[in-house]
Amino acid sequence: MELTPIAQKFIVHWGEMGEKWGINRTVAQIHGLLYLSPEPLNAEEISDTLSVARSTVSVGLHELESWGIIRVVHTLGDRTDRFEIKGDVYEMFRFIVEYRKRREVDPTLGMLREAMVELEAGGDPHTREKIGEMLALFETSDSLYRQIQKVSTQTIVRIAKMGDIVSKILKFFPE
Amino acid sequence: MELTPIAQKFIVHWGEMGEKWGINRTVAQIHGLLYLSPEPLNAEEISDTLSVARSTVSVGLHELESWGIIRVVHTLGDRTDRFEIKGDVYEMFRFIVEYRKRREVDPTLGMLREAMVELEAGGDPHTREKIGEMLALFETSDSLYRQIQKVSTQTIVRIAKMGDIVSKILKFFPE
DNA sequence: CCGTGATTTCGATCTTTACCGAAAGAACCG
DNA sequence: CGGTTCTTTCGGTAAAGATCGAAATCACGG
Repeated sequence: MELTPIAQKFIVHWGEMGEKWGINRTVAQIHGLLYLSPEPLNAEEISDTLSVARSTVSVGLHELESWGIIRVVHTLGDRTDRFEIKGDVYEMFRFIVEYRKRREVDPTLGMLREAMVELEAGGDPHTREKIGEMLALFETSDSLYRQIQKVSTQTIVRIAKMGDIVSKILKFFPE
Repeated sequence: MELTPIAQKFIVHWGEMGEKWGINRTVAQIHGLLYLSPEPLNAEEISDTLSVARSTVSVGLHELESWGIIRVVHTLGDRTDRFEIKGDVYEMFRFIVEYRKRREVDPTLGMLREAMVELEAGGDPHTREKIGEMLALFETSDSLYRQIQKVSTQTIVRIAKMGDIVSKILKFFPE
C-alpha cells in the first residue's frame, strides 16, 4: 500500500515519539498506520507498507492487542486476520494510560507501600520521610486517576473543551 | 557510602521504572540516590555507592541538571561539586513533566499542526479527519496543561488532597 | 604559571534490544 | 487426510544504547 507524504511523516514521527516513551518504534509505527487507515489491515499489508518483516508485525500486533487498543476483524471471503483501532483517540489515550499505569506505576506504589511498612517498624527517620513524601505523591495521583477513570470520556471531553476550565474550577475552592 | 536494604530496593526499582519510561537506568538511579540522601553528594560518592564509572555519573548529573531537578551546592573547604534535589516531590514531578512535554509532546503538536495546514489545502478527507482528531486531543491536553501549570503547587496539593475531588467538580458541570 | 585535584570528553567495549527469515504450527478447504 | 495459506516461534545477526576508563581540560591555590 502506498502512503501519502503526510501519512509517512505522521507514522515516522509517531514511531520516534513512541521510542522516547519506551515504546518499540515499529510497534508505534504499526499503531500509527492502523490509526490512519480507513479500513482494517492485515499483517502482510502492514509489513509491506512499513517494510518490516512479517514476523515483526505479528509480534507488534499482539503487543498492541495486549494494550487493548486494537482489535481483530474478520470479513467474509478473507482468511487473514485484519486489525483496526478500537474507539476514538480519547479512548485510545485512556487505554494506553491504564495499561502503563497497571504495569509500571502500580508496582512502584506497591514497593513504596512495602518500604513504608518496614520503615515504620523502625528505620532511619530521614528515609522514612522521603519515602513517605514520594508515597504520598503516588497515592494522591493514584486516587485522582481512579476518580477520573470513572468519569465517561464524553463528560471529560465536554468539560475539557470548555475554555478556561481550570480557573473555573479554582473559583469553587477559594483560599 | 553504604545503603540500607530499603534504600537499595528503592534505588534499584527507581532505575527499572525509569527505564520503562525511556529514562536511562543509571540516571534514574542517581536521581533516586540523591532523592534519599540527607545531604548533597559529590560525583565520587555517587560513583562509589552505585558502582558506576565516575564519567557516567558526570554525564548523568548533567542530564538531571538539564531537567532542572537537581542543583549544584558548594560548601566551604570542599572543592567538589555537590548535588542535591531541588524542591519537593511535587515540584520535581512538575519539572519532569514540563521537560518531557517540551521535548517530546510539543514537537508532535507542531507536526500535527503542520500536517493539518497541508491537509486543509487539499488532502485525503479521511486522513484529514484522523489527523484532526489527534490534533484536537493534543491541543486540548496542551491547553489543560498550560492552565494547570499556572496554578501553584500548594493549591494543587490542597485540592488534590480533598477526598472525592472529582465528583465535587462534576457537580458544578451538570449534564 | 605550575601543580594538584576535580571534571569532562571521547573512543572502545560491552549489553541490551530490535529485527529478520526460516521453520514450525494452526486453521481451513476440498 | 494432504495441500494451501496464514500466523507464530525462535535462533542468529545487526543496530542502538549504555558504560567504562584513559586522556584532555578546567579550576584554583600557592
